[in-house]
Amino acid sequence: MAERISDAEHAVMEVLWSDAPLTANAVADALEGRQDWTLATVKTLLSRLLAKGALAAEAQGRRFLYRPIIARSDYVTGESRRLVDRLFGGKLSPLVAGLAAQEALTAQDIAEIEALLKELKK
Amino acid sequence: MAERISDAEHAVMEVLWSDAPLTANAVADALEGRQDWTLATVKTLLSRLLAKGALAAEAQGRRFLYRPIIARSDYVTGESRRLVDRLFGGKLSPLVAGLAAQEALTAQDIAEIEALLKELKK
DNA sequence: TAAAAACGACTACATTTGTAATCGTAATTG
DNA sequence: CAATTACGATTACAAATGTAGTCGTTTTTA
Repeated sequence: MAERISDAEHAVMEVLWSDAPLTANAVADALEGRQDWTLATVKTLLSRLLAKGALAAEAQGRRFLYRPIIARSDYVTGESRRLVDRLFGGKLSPLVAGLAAQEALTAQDIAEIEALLKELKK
Repeated sequence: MAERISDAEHAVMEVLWSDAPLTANAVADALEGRQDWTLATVKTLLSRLLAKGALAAEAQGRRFLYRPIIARSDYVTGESRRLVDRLFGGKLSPLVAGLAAQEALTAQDIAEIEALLKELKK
């Protein structure tokens, strides 16, 4: 398993992570605005996610209710690891340094991360 | 511009970021072991990167010397931003938290990041 | 100098991805 | 009940990607 989830598929997963189970129509509605996809497109993505084992579908009459099988935290952790491994030799500090250099860190971010690290140390 | 660089292409970029300019052959040699690609494959990737404007090639007699046009730091920053935006709503702390929860942070990582943050606070 | 090796350019081809349309059928509605 | 609508399944198709092979030349090398 561990089939890769594409960007478009990921948008669908986000909808279902925030609310599930949902019908294909409900997913399409939830995407309205963000992604300008036809219902057909959303259905294709749902099928592919189903085939990849990222979703489960339970029949409700003639239609399906889709729900995530993989947890968002697992996905997110996997993607994070992937990036950190690929670009920073597995070390997180250069990532923080890089984003910091780019001024992507607000004072609050810094405070939050510091608090987090303090927690971790004990 | 800002054409996306694929995974395979990225491996080629890494070689050139660590040593450039190089001929196609030298790049293939440098990849030996890590990626099991034929010379032909490496050449295809070099051409695509050239077409994407990620590399420049300067003729040296009948062959070319390839060198990166985009800086690794820019690439890395872009990819980091992309991930953080896509998965964490642009906030870095949840990424740190996620990797921490996964025990991907050593005591040294923590110390390093703390030092970094202290620096940032100026 | 003739054969072989080395190059870049071009071509190839299967898979994945983005983005849908169509088909067969079941449910709704007029 | 007949026409329309709503569904999932199947099919479509271009672009990107992974992975190479071939062609036309130019260098080497024997």
